[in-house]
Amino acid sequence: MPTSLAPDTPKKRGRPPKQRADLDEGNRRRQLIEAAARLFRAKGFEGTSTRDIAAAVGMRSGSPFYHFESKNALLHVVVQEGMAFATQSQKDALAALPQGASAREQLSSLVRQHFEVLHGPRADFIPVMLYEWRSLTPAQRQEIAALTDAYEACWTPVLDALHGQGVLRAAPATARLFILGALNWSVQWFKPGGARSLDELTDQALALFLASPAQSAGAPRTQRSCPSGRA
Amino acid sequence: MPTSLAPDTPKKRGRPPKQRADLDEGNRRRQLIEAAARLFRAKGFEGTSTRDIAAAVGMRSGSPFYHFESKNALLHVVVQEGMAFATQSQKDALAALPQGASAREQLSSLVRQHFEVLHGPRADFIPVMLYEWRSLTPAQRQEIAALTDAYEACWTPVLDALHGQGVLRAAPATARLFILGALNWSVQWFKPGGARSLDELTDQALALFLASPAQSAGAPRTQRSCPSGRA
DNA sequence: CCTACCGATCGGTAGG
DNA sequence: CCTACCGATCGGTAGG
Repeated sequence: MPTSLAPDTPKKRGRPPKQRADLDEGNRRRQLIEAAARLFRAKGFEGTSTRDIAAAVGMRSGSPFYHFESKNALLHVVVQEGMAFATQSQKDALAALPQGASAREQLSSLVRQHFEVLHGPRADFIPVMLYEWRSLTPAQRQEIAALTDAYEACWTPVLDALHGQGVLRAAPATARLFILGALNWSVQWFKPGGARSLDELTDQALALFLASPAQSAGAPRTQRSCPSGRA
Repeated sequence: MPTSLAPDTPKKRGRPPKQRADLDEGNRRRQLIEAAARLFRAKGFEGTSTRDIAAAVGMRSGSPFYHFESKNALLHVVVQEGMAFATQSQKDALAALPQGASAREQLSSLVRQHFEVLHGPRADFIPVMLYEWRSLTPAQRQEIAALTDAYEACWTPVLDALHGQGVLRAAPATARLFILGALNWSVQWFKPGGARSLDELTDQALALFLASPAQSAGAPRTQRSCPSGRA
Protein backbone atom coordinates (compact mmCIF):
# COMPACT_ATOMS: atom_id res chain seq x y z
CA MET A 1 0.00 0.00 0.00
CA PRO A 2 1.55 3.32 -1.03
CA THR A 3 1.71 6.34 1.17
CA SER A 4 2.80 9.67 -0.17
CA LEU A 5 5.38 9.97 2.60
CA ALA A 6 7.22 6.72 1.94
CA PRO A 7 7.37 6.06 -1.78
CA ASP A 8 9.23 3.03 -2.98
CA THR A 9 12.82 3.96 -3.63
CA PRO A 10 13.47 4.46 -7.32
CA LYS A 11 15.05 1.67 -9.29
CA LYS A 12 18.77 1.43 -8.65
CA ARG A 13 19.98 2.04 -12.19
CA GLY A 14 21.74 5.23 -13.19
CA ARG A 15 23.35 7.94 -11.09
CA PRO A 16 22.74 8.02 -7.36
CA PRO A 17 20.25 10.73 -6.41
CA LYS A 18 22.14 14.00 -6.01
CA GLN A 19 20.06 16.75 -7.58
CA ARG A 20 18.61 20.14 -6.85
CA ALA A 21 16.69 20.01 -3.61
CA ASP A 22 13.52 21.49 -5.06
CA LEU A 23 13.18 18.77 -7.65
CA ASP A 24 14.08 15.69 -5.65
CA GLU A 25 12.92 12.21 -6.49
CA GLY A 26 9.74 12.33 -4.46
CA ASN A 27 8.61 15.42 -6.31
CA ARG A 28 9.31 13.92 -9.70
CA ARG A 29 7.57 10.70 -8.83
CA ARG A 30 4.62 12.65 -7.49
CA GLN A 31 4.44 14.75 -10.64
CA LEU A 32 4.37 11.61 -12.76
CA ILE A 33 1.50 10.17 -10.73
CA GLU A 34 -0.54 13.36 -10.98
CA ALA A 35 0.11 13.70 -14.70
CA ALA A 36 -0.73 10.05 -15.30
CA ALA A 37 -4.00 10.38 -13.37
CA ARG A 38 -4.98 13.45 -15.35
CA LEU A 39 -4.10 11.93 -18.71
CA PHE A 40 -5.60 8.53 -17.95
CA ARG A 41 -8.82 10.27 -17.04
CA ALA A 42 -8.83 12.51 -20.09
CA LYS A 43 -7.72 10.01 -22.74
CA GLY A 44 -7.96 6.59 -21.13
CA PHE A 45 -5.14 4.25 -20.20
CA GLU A 46 -4.77 2.75 -23.66
CA GLY A 47 -5.07 6.15 -25.27
CA THR A 48 -2.27 7.65 -23.22
CA SER A 49 1.36 6.95 -24.15
CA THR A 50 4.20 6.94 -21.67
CA ARG A 51 5.65 9.69 -23.86
CA ASP A 52 2.55 11.80 -23.16
CA ILE A 53 3.14 11.39 -19.45
CA ALA A 54 6.84 12.12 -19.71
CA ALA A 55 6.18 15.26 -21.76
CA ALA A 56 3.60 16.47 -19.25
CA VAL A 57 6.30 16.69 -16.58
CA GLY A 58 9.13 17.78 -18.88
CA MET A 59 10.92 14.45 -19.09
CA ARG A 60 12.28 12.49 -22.04
CA SER A 61 10.47 9.42 -23.24
CA GLY A 62 12.49 6.83 -21.34
CA SER A 63 12.64 8.58 -18.00
CA PRO A 64 9.33 7.56 -16.44
CA PHE A 65 10.76 4.04 -16.36
CA TYR A 66 13.37 5.21 -13.89
CA HIS A 67 10.50 5.81 -11.45
CA PHE A 68 8.06 3.07 -12.45
CA GLU A 69 8.59 -0.43 -13.76
CA SER A 70 5.89 -0.13 -16.38
CA LYS A 71 2.97 1.89 -17.59
CA ASN A 72 0.71 -0.56 -15.81
CA ALA A 73 2.52 0.03 -12.51
CA LEU A 74 1.73 3.72 -12.90
CA LEU A 75 -1.95 2.93 -13.36
CA HIS A 76 -1.82 0.69 -10.33
CA VAL A 77 -0.43 3.47 -8.15
CA VAL A 78 -3.00 5.96 -9.42
CA VAL A 79 -5.81 3.57 -8.53
CA GLN A 80 -4.28 2.71 -5.15
CA GLU A 81 -3.95 6.37 -4.26
CA GLY A 82 -7.48 6.99 -5.41
CA MET A 83 -8.84 4.32 -3.11
CA ALA A 84 -6.65 5.44 -0.21
CA PHE A 85 -8.01 8.96 -0.62
CA ALA A 86 -11.61 7.80 -0.95
CA THR A 87 -11.36 5.60 2.12
CA GLN A 88 -9.82 8.35 4.22
CA SER A 89 -12.40 10.83 2.99
CA GLN A 90 -15.19 8.45 3.95
CA LYS A 91 -13.71 7.86 7.39
CA ASP A 92 -13.39 11.60 8.00
CA ALA A 93 -16.93 12.26 6.85
CA LEU A 94 -18.41 9.66 9.18
CA ALA A 95 -16.25 10.81 12.08
CA ALA A 96 -17.42 14.39 11.60
CA LEU A 97 -21.06 13.46 12.11
CA PRO A 98 -22.59 14.38 15.47
CA GLN A 99 -23.24 11.51 17.85
CA GLY A 100 -26.97 11.45 17.36
CA ALA A 101 -26.92 11.71 13.59
CA SER A 102 -29.87 10.03 11.92
CA ALA A 103 -29.48 7.45 9.20
CA ARG A 104 -30.69 10.07 6.74
CA GLU A 105 -27.95 12.43 7.88
CA GLN A 106 -25.43 9.64 7.56
CA LEU A 107 -26.52 8.87 4.01
CA SER A 108 -26.40 12.54 3.14
CA SER A 109 -22.85 12.70 4.41
CA LEU A 110 -21.82 9.60 2.47
CA VAL A 111 -23.35 10.95 -0.73
CA ARG A 112 -21.76 14.38 -0.32
CA GLN A 113 -18.40 12.84 0.42
CA HIS A 114 -18.66 10.53 -2.57
CA PHE A 115 -19.36 13.51 -4.82
CA GLU A 116 -16.28 15.17 -3.38
CA VAL A 117 -14.18 12.16 -4.27
CA LEU A 118 -15.58 12.17 -7.80
CA HIS A 119 -15.46 15.91 -8.46
CA GLY A 120 -13.28 17.57 -5.84
CA PRO A 121 -9.61 18.53 -5.99
CA ARG A 122 -8.43 14.89 -6.29
CA ALA A 123 -11.01 14.10 -8.92
CA ASP A 124 -8.64 12.53 -11.43
CA PHE A 125 -7.94 9.45 -9.36
CA ILE A 126 -11.19 7.64 -8.61
CA PRO A 127 -12.68 8.15 -12.07
CA VAL A 128 -9.58 6.44 -13.44
CA MET A 129 -10.33 3.49 -11.21
CA LEU A 130 -13.97 3.45 -12.26
CA TYR A 131 -13.36 3.69 -15.98
CA GLU A 132 -9.94 2.05 -16.51
CA TRP A 133 -10.59 -0.96 -14.32
CA ARG A 134 -10.08 -3.41 -17.15
CA SER A 135 -6.48 -2.33 -17.73
CA LEU A 136 -5.46 -3.57 -14.28
CA THR A 137 -4.01 -7.07 -14.07
CA PRO A 138 -6.21 -9.73 -12.46
CA ALA A 139 -4.07 -9.60 -9.30
CA GLN A 140 -4.37 -5.82 -9.15
CA ARG A 141 -8.09 -6.01 -9.72
CA GLN A 142 -8.45 -8.44 -6.84
CA GLU A 143 -6.49 -6.18 -4.52
CA ILE A 144 -8.52 -3.12 -5.47
CA ALA A 145 -11.79 -5.03 -5.27
CA ALA A 146 -11.09 -5.65 -1.58
CA LEU A 147 -10.74 -1.90 -1.06
CA THR A 148 -13.91 -1.03 -2.95
CA ASP A 149 -15.79 -3.75 -1.09
CA ALA A 150 -14.77 -2.17 2.20
CA TYR A 151 -15.69 1.27 0.95
CA GLU A 152 -19.12 0.16 -0.18
CA ALA A 153 -19.70 -1.91 2.95
CA CYS A 154 -19.92 1.34 4.93
CA TRP A 155 -23.13 2.13 3.13
CA THR A 156 -24.84 -1.07 4.18
CA PRO A 157 -25.77 -0.35 7.82
CA VAL A 158 -27.05 3.07 6.82
CA LEU A 159 -29.20 1.68 4.02
CA ASP A 160 -30.40 -1.15 6.24
CA ALA A 161 -31.51 1.37 8.86
CA LEU A 162 -33.33 3.47 6.29
CA HIS A 163 -35.00 0.38 4.91
CA GLY A 164 -36.08 -0.55 8.41
CA GLN A 165 -37.60 2.92 8.83
CA GLY A 166 -39.51 2.49 5.61
CA VAL A 167 -37.96 5.51 3.88
CA LEU A 168 -35.84 3.37 1.57
CA ARG A 169 -38.19 1.07 -0.23
CA ALA A 170 -35.82 -1.01 -2.38
CA ALA A 171 -33.75 -3.91 -1.06
CA PRO A 172 -30.65 -2.34 0.52
CA ALA A 173 -28.14 -4.40 -1.47
CA THR A 174 -29.76 -3.45 -4.76
CA ALA A 175 -30.30 0.12 -3.64
CA ARG A 176 -26.59 0.44 -2.95
CA LEU A 177 -25.75 -0.64 -6.50
CA PHE A 178 -28.24 1.79 -8.01
CA ILE A 179 -27.29 4.70 -5.75
CA LEU A 180 -23.55 4.35 -6.26
CA GLY A 181 -24.19 3.94 -9.97
CA ALA A 182 -26.23 7.13 -10.11
CA LEU A 183 -23.43 8.99 -8.35
CA ASN A 184 -20.59 7.40 -10.34
CA TRP A 185 -22.31 8.23 -13.59
CA SER A 186 -22.16 11.92 -12.69
CA VAL A 187 -18.56 11.75 -13.89
CA GLN A 188 -20.08 11.74 -17.37
CA TRP A 189 -22.13 14.91 -17.04
CA PHE A 190 -21.15 17.00 -14.01
CA LYS A 191 -19.31 20.23 -14.82
CA PRO A 192 -17.71 21.97 -11.83
CA GLY A 193 -18.86 25.56 -11.71
CA GLY A 194 -21.97 24.73 -13.71
CA ALA A 195 -25.60 25.16 -12.79
CA ARG A 196 -25.66 22.54 -10.01
CA SER A 197 -23.44 22.56 -6.94
CA LEU A 198 -22.43 19.37 -5.20
CA ASP A 199 -24.51 20.38 -2.19
CA GLU A 200 -27.58 20.77 -4.38
CA LEU A 201 -26.91 17.45 -6.07
CA THR A 202 -26.67 15.80 -2.67
CA ASP A 203 -30.06 17.17 -1.67
CA GLN A 204 -31.58 16.07 -4.97
CA ALA A 205 -30.12 12.59 -4.61
CA LEU A 206 -31.54 12.21 -1.11
CA ALA A 207 -34.91 13.47 -2.32
CA LEU A 208 -34.85 10.94 -5.14
CA PHE A 209 -33.85 7.92 -3.09
CA LEU A 210 -35.68 8.45 0.20
CA ALA A 211 -39.30 8.99 1.13
CA SER A 212 -40.39 12.06 3.04
CA PRO A 213 -37.99 13.04 5.84
CA ALA A 214 -40.76 13.59 8.39
CA GLN A 215 -41.12 9.86 8.84
CA SER A 216 -37.56 9.31 10.02
CA ALA A 217 -37.46 11.74 12.95
CA GLY A 218 -36.12 10.22 16.13
CA ALA A 219 -35.43 6.86 14.52
CA PRO A 220 -32.73 4.67 16.04
CA ARG A 221 -29.17 5.29 14.91
CA THR A 222 -27.13 2.71 13.08
CA GLN A 223 -24.24 0.94 14.72
CA ARG A 224 -20.85 2.49 15.52
CA SER A 225 -18.22 4.03 13.24
CA CYS A 226 -18.06 2.14 10.01
CA PRO A 227 -14.55 1.03 9.10
CA SER A 228 -15.07 -2.52 10.31
CA GLY A 229 -17.36 -3.35 7.43
CA ARG A 230 -16.44 -6.93 6.68
CA ALA A 231 -14.50 -8.69 9.41
CA MET B 1 -28.13 6.97 -40.80
CA PRO B 2 -27.49 3.24 -41.31
CA THR B 3 -30.17 0.66 -41.67
CA SER B 4 -29.33 -3.00 -41.74
CA LEU B 5 -31.25 -3.39 -44.97
CA ALA B 6 -29.37 -0.81 -47.00
CA PRO B 7 -25.69 -0.81 -46.02
CA ASP B 8 -23.34 1.50 -47.84
CA THR B 9 -21.87 -0.28 -50.79
CA PRO B 10 -18.33 -1.51 -50.15
CA LYS B 11 -15.43 0.50 -51.42
CA LYS B 12 -14.89 0.06 -55.13
CA ARG B 13 -11.40 -1.37 -54.99
CA GLY B 14 -10.64 -4.98 -55.83
CA ARG B 15 -12.68 -7.61 -57.60
CA PRO B 16 -16.34 -7.01 -58.28
CA PRO B 17 -18.58 -8.94 -55.88
CA LYS B 18 -19.04 -12.44 -57.24
CA GLN B 19 -18.78 -14.85 -54.32
CA ARG B 20 -20.62 -17.71 -52.66
CA ALA B 21 -24.18 -16.65 -52.02
CA ASP B 22 -24.06 -17.59 -48.33
CA LEU B 23 -21.17 -15.25 -47.64
CA ASP B 24 -22.10 -12.18 -49.61
CA GLU B 25 -20.93 -8.69 -48.82
CA GLY B 26 -23.80 -7.82 -46.53
CA ASN B 27 -23.06 -10.82 -44.38
CA ARG B 28 -19.39 -10.04 -44.12
CA ARG B 29 -20.01 -6.43 -43.31
CA ARG B 30 -22.55 -7.47 -40.71
CA GLN B 31 -20.14 -9.94 -39.17
CA LEU B 32 -17.50 -7.23 -38.89
CA ILE B 33 -19.93 -4.89 -37.12
CA GLU B 34 -21.00 -7.56 -34.64
CA ALA B 35 -17.43 -8.60 -33.94
CA ALA B 36 -16.32 -5.01 -33.52
CA ALA B 37 -19.16 -4.31 -31.09
CA ARG B 38 -18.28 -7.35 -29.02
CA LEU B 39 -14.55 -6.62 -28.98
CA PHE B 40 -14.96 -2.88 -28.37
CA ARG B 41 -17.16 -3.71 -25.41
CA ALA B 42 -14.80 -6.34 -24.01
CA LYS B 43 -11.47 -4.59 -24.55
CA GLY B 44 -12.30 -1.00 -25.41
CA PHE B 45 -11.81 0.79 -28.72
CA GLU B 46 -8.16 1.63 -28.13
CA GLY B 47 -7.49 -1.84 -26.78
CA THR B 48 -8.89 -3.57 -29.85
CA SER B 49 -6.81 -3.82 -33.02
CA THR B 50 -8.26 -4.05 -36.48
CA ARG B 51 -6.38 -7.36 -36.68
CA ASP B 52 -8.41 -8.62 -33.71
CA ILE B 53 -11.60 -7.77 -35.55
CA ALA B 54 -10.41 -9.33 -38.79
CA ALA B 55 -9.39 -12.53 -37.01
CA ALA B 56 -12.75 -12.74 -35.25
CA VAL B 57 -14.48 -13.13 -38.61
CA GLY B 58 -11.73 -15.15 -40.30
CA MET B 59 -10.28 -12.36 -42.40
CA ARG B 60 -6.69 -11.24 -42.99
CA SER B 61 -5.46 -8.07 -41.39
CA GLY B 62 -6.06 -5.70 -44.30
CA SER B 63 -9.49 -6.94 -45.29
CA PRO B 64 -11.72 -4.98 -42.90
CA PHE B 65 -10.61 -1.87 -44.80
CA TYR B 66 -12.38 -3.19 -47.87
CA HIS B 67 -15.63 -2.77 -45.92
CA PHE B 68 -14.84 0.25 -43.76
CA GLU B 69 -12.72 3.32 -44.35
CA SER B 70 -11.14 3.21 -40.93
CA LYS B 71 -11.32 1.69 -37.48
CA ASN B 72 -13.11 4.83 -36.36
CA ALA B 73 -15.78 4.37 -39.05
CA LEU B 74 -16.45 0.93 -37.62
CA LEU B 75 -16.94 2.42 -34.16
CA HIS B 76 -19.23 5.03 -35.65
CA VAL B 77 -21.45 2.38 -37.24
CA VAL B 78 -21.56 0.35 -34.03
CA VAL B 79 -22.71 3.40 -32.09
CA GLN B 80 -25.20 4.43 -34.77
CA GLU B 81 -26.73 0.97 -34.82
CA GLY B 82 -26.85 0.96 -31.04
CA MET B 83 -28.82 4.18 -30.97
CA ALA B 84 -31.09 3.07 -33.80
CA PHE B 85 -31.88 -0.07 -31.86
CA ALA B 86 -32.39 1.77 -28.58
CA THR B 87 -34.69 4.32 -30.18
CA GLN B 88 -36.79 1.66 -31.89
CA SER B 89 -36.95 -0.36 -28.70
CA GLN B 90 -38.16 2.68 -26.79
CA LYS B 91 -40.78 3.48 -29.41
CA ASP B 92 -42.07 -0.09 -29.33
CA ALA B 93 -42.20 -0.14 -25.54
CA LEU B 94 -44.25 3.05 -25.37
CA ALA B 95 -46.54 1.92 -28.17
CA ALA B 96 -47.23 -1.35 -26.35
CA LEU B 97 -48.60 0.42 -23.29
CA PRO B 98 -52.37 0.40 -22.87
CA GLN B 99 -54.16 3.67 -23.51
CA GLY B 100 -54.80 4.48 -19.87
CA ALA B 101 -51.33 3.61 -18.61
CA SER B 102 -50.31 5.62 -15.57
CA ALA B 103 -47.08 7.58 -15.42
CA ARG B 104 -45.73 4.92 -13.07
CA GLU B 105 -46.48 2.24 -15.63
CA GLN B 106 -44.84 4.34 -18.29
CA LEU B 107 -41.69 4.75 -16.22
CA SER B 108 -41.65 1.05 -15.46
CA SER B 109 -41.82 0.33 -19.16
CA LEU B 110 -39.02 2.80 -19.95
CA VAL B 111 -36.79 1.31 -17.25
CA ARG B 112 -37.45 -2.26 -18.33
CA GLN B 113 -36.79 -1.38 -21.94
CA HIS B 114 -33.58 0.43 -21.06
CA PHE B 115 -32.36 -2.65 -19.19
CA GLU B 116 -33.15 -4.70 -22.27
CA VAL B 117 -31.02 -2.38 -24.40
CA LEU B 118 -28.17 -2.64 -21.91
CA HIS B 119 -28.32 -6.37 -21.23
CA GLY B 120 -30.48 -8.03 -23.86
CA PRO B 121 -29.45 -9.78 -27.08
CA ARG B 122 -28.03 -6.59 -28.65
CA ALA B 123 -26.18 -5.65 -25.48
CA ASP B 124 -22.79 -5.05 -27.09
CA PHE B 125 -23.84 -1.92 -28.91
CA ILE B 126 -25.13 0.65 -26.43
CA PRO B 127 -22.48 -0.05 -23.81
CA VAL B 128 -19.89 0.69 -26.49
CA MET B 129 -21.54 4.05 -27.01
CA LEU B 130 -21.65 4.72 -23.27
CA TYR B 131 -18.06 3.78 -22.57
CA GLU B 132 -16.20 4.53 -25.82
CA TRP B 133 -17.76 7.92 -26.43
CA ARG B 134 -14.44 9.72 -26.32
CA SER B 135 -13.08 7.80 -29.32
CA LEU B 136 -15.70 9.31 -31.61
CA THR B 137 -14.71 12.39 -33.57
CA PRO B 138 -16.28 15.69 -32.50
CA ALA B 139 -18.60 15.60 -35.51
CA GLN B 140 -19.67 12.04 -34.70
CA ARG B 141 -20.20 12.96 -31.07
CA GLN B 142 -22.46 15.80 -32.09
CA GLU B 143 -24.52 13.57 -34.33
CA ILE B 144 -24.90 10.91 -31.64
CA ALA B 145 -25.66 13.49 -28.97
CA ALA B 146 -28.74 14.52 -30.95
CA LEU B 147 -29.92 10.92 -30.86
CA THR B 148 -29.30 10.47 -27.15
CA ASP B 149 -31.00 13.79 -26.44
CA ALA B 150 -34.09 12.56 -28.24
CA TYR B 151 -33.96 9.25 -26.42
CA GLU B 152 -33.68 10.90 -23.04
CA ALA B 153 -36.32 13.50 -23.87
CA CYS B 154 -38.93 10.73 -23.84
CA TRP B 155 -38.40 10.38 -20.12
CA THR B 156 -39.18 14.00 -19.38
CA PRO B 157 -43.01 14.07 -19.63
CA VAL B 158 -43.19 10.90 -17.56
CA LEU B 159 -40.94 12.28 -14.84
CA ASP B 160 -42.74 15.61 -14.91
CA ALA B 161 -46.05 13.83 -14.36
CA LEU B 162 -44.67 11.80 -11.48
CA HIS B 163 -43.21 14.92 -9.94
CA GLY B 164 -46.58 16.59 -10.25
CA GLN B 165 -48.18 13.66 -8.44
CA GLY B 166 -45.64 13.99 -5.65
CA VAL B 167 -44.25 10.47 -6.05
CA LEU B 168 -41.00 11.71 -7.59
CA ARG B 169 -39.54 14.15 -5.15
CA ALA B 170 -36.36 15.31 -6.97
CA ALA B 171 -36.33 17.85 -9.79
CA PRO B 172 -37.23 15.92 -12.95
CA ALA B 173 -34.19 17.05 -14.94
CA THR B 174 -31.82 15.97 -12.18
CA ALA B 175 -33.80 12.82 -11.49
CA ARG B 176 -33.40 11.82 -15.12
CA LEU B 177 -29.63 12.11 -14.89
CA PHE B 178 -29.50 10.08 -11.70
CA ILE B 179 -31.94 7.43 -12.88
CA LEU B 180 -30.28 6.86 -16.25
CA GLY B 181 -26.93 6.82 -14.47
CA ALA B 182 -28.10 4.17 -12.03
CA LEU B 183 -29.30 2.04 -14.93
CA ASN B 184 -26.28 2.65 -17.15
CA TRP B 185 -23.93 1.71 -14.34
CA SER B 186 -25.52 -1.73 -14.20
CA VAL B 187 -23.32 -2.53 -17.17
CA GLN B 188 -20.52 -2.72 -14.60
CA TRP B 189 -22.12 -5.30 -12.33
CA PHE B 190 -25.10 -7.05 -13.91
CA LYS B 191 -24.51 -10.67 -14.86
CA PRO B 192 -27.18 -12.24 -17.06
CA GLY B 193 -28.40 -15.44 -15.49
CA GLY B 194 -27.30 -14.26 -12.05
CA ALA B 195 -29.33 -13.72 -8.91
CA ARG B 196 -31.35 -10.77 -10.20
CA SER B 197 -33.56 -10.79 -13.28
CA LEU B 198 -34.18 -7.66 -15.30
CA ASP B 199 -37.82 -7.73 -14.20
CA GLU B 200 -36.80 -7.77 -10.56
CA LEU B 201 -34.31 -4.99 -11.13
CA THR B 202 -37.02 -2.92 -12.75
CA ASP B 203 -39.28 -3.36 -9.73
CA GLN B 204 -36.43 -2.47 -7.39
CA ALA B 205 -35.56 0.61 -9.40
CA LEU B 206 -39.15 1.84 -9.30
CA ALA B 207 -39.32 1.17 -5.58
CA LEU B 208 -36.12 3.16 -5.09
CA PHE B 209 -37.07 6.17 -7.16
CA LEU B 210 -40.78 6.56 -6.48
CA ALA B 211 -42.84 6.98 -3.34
CA SER B 212 -45.62 4.57 -2.49
CA PRO B 213 -47.74 3.53 -5.49
CA ALA B 214 -51.06 3.99 -3.71
CA GLN B 215 -50.78 7.74 -4.10
CA SER B 216 -50.69 7.67 -7.88
CA ALA B 217 -53.92 5.79 -8.59
CA GLY B 218 -56.15 7.48 -11.11
CA ALA B 219 -53.70 10.31 -11.74
CA PRO B 220 -53.85 12.05 -15.12
CA ARG B 221 -51.90 10.48 -17.92
CA THR B 222 -48.98 12.23 -19.60
CA GLN B 223 -49.24 13.56 -23.13
CA ARG B 224 -49.32 11.43 -26.26
CA SER B 225 -46.77 9.01 -27.73
CA CYS B 226 -43.31 10.31 -27.12
CA PRO B 227 -41.19 10.45 -30.26
CA SER B 228 -41.70 14.15 -30.81
CA GLY B 229 -39.47 15.05 -27.88
CA ARG B 230 -37.70 18.16 -29.11
CA ALA B 231 -39.20 19.76 -32.20
C1' DC C 1 17.43 11.32 -15.60
C1' DC C 2 19.10 11.60 -20.79
C1' DT C 3 20.73 9.43 -25.20
C1' DA C 4 20.09 6.23 -28.33
C1' DC C 5 17.97 2.50 -29.54
C1' DC C 6 15.11 -2.11 -30.14
C1' DG C 7 11.44 -5.28 -31.45
C1' DA C 8 6.63 -5.40 -31.72
C1' DT C 9 2.51 -3.73 -33.15
C1' DC C 10 -0.51 -0.56 -35.10
C1' DG C 11 -3.78 1.58 -38.76
C1' DG C 12 -3.85 1.68 -43.25
C1' DT C 13 -2.73 0.99 -48.53
C1' DA C 14 -1.28 -0.66 -53.49
C1' DG C 15 -2.17 -3.95 -56.52
C1' DG C 16 -4.35 -7.71 -58.05
C1' DC D 1 -10.90 -10.22 -50.12
C1' DC D 2 -5.62 -11.66 -49.91
C1' DT D 3 -0.56 -10.61 -50.29
C1' DA D 4 2.83 -7.87 -49.13
C1' DC D 5 4.12 -3.97 -47.37
C1' DC D 6 4.83 1.01 -45.21
C1' DG D 7 5.63 4.66 -41.87
C1' DA D 8 4.50 5.78 -37.31
C1' DT D 9 4.20 4.85 -32.77
C1' DC D 10 4.45 2.13 -28.81
C1' DG D 11 6.42 0.22 -24.20
C1' DG D 12 10.55 -0.57 -22.63
C1' DT D 13 15.92 -1.01 -22.02
C1' DA D 14 21.32 -0.51 -21.95
C1' DG D 15 24.56 2.39 -20.60
C1' DG D 16 26.20 6.24 -18.61
